[in-house]
Amino acid sequence: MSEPSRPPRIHDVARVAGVSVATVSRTMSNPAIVSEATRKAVEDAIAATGYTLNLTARNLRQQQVGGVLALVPNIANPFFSQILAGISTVLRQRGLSLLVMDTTAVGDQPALAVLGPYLNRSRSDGVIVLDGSLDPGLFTRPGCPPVVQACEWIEGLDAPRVLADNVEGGRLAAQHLTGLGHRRILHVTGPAPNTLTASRRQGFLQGLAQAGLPAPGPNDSIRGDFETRSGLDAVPRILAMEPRPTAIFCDNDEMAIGVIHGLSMAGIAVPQQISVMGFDNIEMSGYCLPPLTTVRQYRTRLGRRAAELLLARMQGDDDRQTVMLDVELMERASTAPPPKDA
Amino acid sequence: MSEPSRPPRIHDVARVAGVSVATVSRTMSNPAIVSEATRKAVEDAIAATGYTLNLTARNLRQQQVGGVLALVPNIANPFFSQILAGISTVLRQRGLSLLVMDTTAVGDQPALAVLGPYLNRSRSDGVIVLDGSLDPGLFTRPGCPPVVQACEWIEGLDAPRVLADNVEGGRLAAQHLTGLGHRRILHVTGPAPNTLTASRRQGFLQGLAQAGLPAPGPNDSIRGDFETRSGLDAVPRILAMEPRPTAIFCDNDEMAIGVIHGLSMAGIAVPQQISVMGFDNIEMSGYCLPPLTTVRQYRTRLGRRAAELLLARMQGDDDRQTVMLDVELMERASTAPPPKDA
DNA sequence: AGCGTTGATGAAACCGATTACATCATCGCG
DNA sequence: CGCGATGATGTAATCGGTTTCATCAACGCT
Repeated sequence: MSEPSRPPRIHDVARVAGVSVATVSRTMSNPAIVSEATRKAVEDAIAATGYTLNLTARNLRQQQVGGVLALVPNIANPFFSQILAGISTVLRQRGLSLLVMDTTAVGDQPALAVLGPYLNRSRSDGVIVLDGSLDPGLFTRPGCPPVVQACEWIEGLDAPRVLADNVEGGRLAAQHLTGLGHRRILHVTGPAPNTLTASRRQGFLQGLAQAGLPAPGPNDSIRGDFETRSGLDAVPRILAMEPRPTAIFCDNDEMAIGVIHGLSMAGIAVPQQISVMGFDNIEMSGYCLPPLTTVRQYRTRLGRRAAELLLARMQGDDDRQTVMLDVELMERASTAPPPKDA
Repeated sequence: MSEPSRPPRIHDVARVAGVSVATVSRTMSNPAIVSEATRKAVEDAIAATGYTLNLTARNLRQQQVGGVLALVPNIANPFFSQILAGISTVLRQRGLSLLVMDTTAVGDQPALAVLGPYLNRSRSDGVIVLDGSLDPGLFTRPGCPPVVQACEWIEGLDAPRVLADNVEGGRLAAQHLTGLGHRRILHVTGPAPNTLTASRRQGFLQGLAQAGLPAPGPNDSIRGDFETRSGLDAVPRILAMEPRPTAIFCDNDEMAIGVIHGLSMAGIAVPQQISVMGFDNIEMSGYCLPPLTTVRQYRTRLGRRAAELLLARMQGDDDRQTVMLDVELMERASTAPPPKDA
């Protein structure tokens, strides 16, 4: 019994089963339309030959790819990888594969050159964009597959969006902290040209206004980059402030954890001397010390909704809606009323 | 100027440039072999028509896919997503795309049925397996692309492996804790049929033996599942032990953080009353309180090496080597000598 | 001048499936 | 019995590139 040098093709199955290739193809895609006897014969022949479909050939004929591309700023970041998990779940149910492209390392080359070839119907059947810093022009070129934006979004790109209600989240944070009695609240923000940063800021300012606090000046916020390190680095500047804030709202949990770490090293007790809260509710926020008060958003669900929306678009749905997902305040132990002498 | 309903094909470029399709194809793949004049004409025609290559067609003819599949137990886990980031870097340099398949949700269906169709030359040009719990038979079926194992590995699967030196890591942990004077050390392990768990355990026992400690009995370890929660859940059992251990070695950082959290809630001071250490050196381990002593492994590098090895295999290299990456002890503040009265 | 070599190009086969269309047998019905 | 409808199947076109092979001109060499 000699091992065949190449995998069997549909032609081989047809020969073994004594039918035409068309019949084999039909048996596989729609068993109902072939007779009982041929179906059996074909199935036996498939088993006997060990045949597996060549997807590339099918895709060429059917003008599709069978895969969806996710454009993510950084796969290594759990924030995004959790969204990917949600996307992955939905895609697999439909038999589609997930292609992941990390846009971080694109930086040193023009995005069009690197990303351009991927934004093509012969590369994927649809695209989920998780990176708000990309050029909208990339996605309006002819031949670009249907696009859905998730989490972050690109100004000026007319495509459906799925996002957490970041404005409401910022407002909840302000409401929580002012409700505890804080009046000097510092905002550690994300990077500047970022839609998440902007909406969380907007909601935060709204919340302060609702509590009757004056709009803070430019010195009442410090810019971070969503990394833990930038929270830590903000601490010396926080400690130098006069008067010192009694509460700190960070645009994500990582930075909040960095801030708490820095404050502890400096001997400041959280929340007794300074309250700190975050955003996102990453898993670690429940386990750090003190457990972090934060705004919860559902990232797996966000990924799922994005994938569902994309699937709809791929089937011709032309509705450019924005899906807004609820957020929720998670009250833990890193926030408390301000100290009496503040 | 009417918008063409379908994207231009190579035929259109050929017509505009006044050459044959073969010449256009040659110009794109190997500009050196066409004359200067035709090269110019073709390039102009490509620009004029806005042509982009249909990859599916090329792949069909060239019998390749242009993508590599990564099989990961859980994309959402930062441990794996960081390895993916390393893989992604290498792949992009070669113009290959990364396909990700999450094997967690496969659980409810037979792996062969779900995974089988993906382990096929028409789906990917190569596979990187990060899940040690899969059936080796999946990868020995005819038509399966070249395979490389990374991080975890499958017993009985004859494919190259890239892994951190987990045995040495376990040994370093034992050495560190015994060096501080601990003699009652509890091991919170990973799940049971897992190659990481086994090798860390092996190294840990080696280290204890080297320090002249008797081999611990079955009651000197608690089984976890690598999740933070399982570390937390271990705490009541730890506190019930008599005599109580003075140090705890956890098979990963997440569980160590869970343990520390639980101990703190119970009023036990780390490291003054009990020392705790982890494994992996996730980013958070440097920022939690107290900062975690752990064994560092380089996950991005691991991903890169795995991708490089796979690329070599895809080009016919038949060497089934095992690449072992160094680990390093990161001494931080969660470990200290045992209390005097212990 | 004659001839083999080289370089540039075109015609057509090919990759492996799907599917439009043709064919043929069977069946029901008037 | 004849005829259209129906069902099962085969033939061949098709998807959009790459690549083999053939062709032809230009060139160098004896």
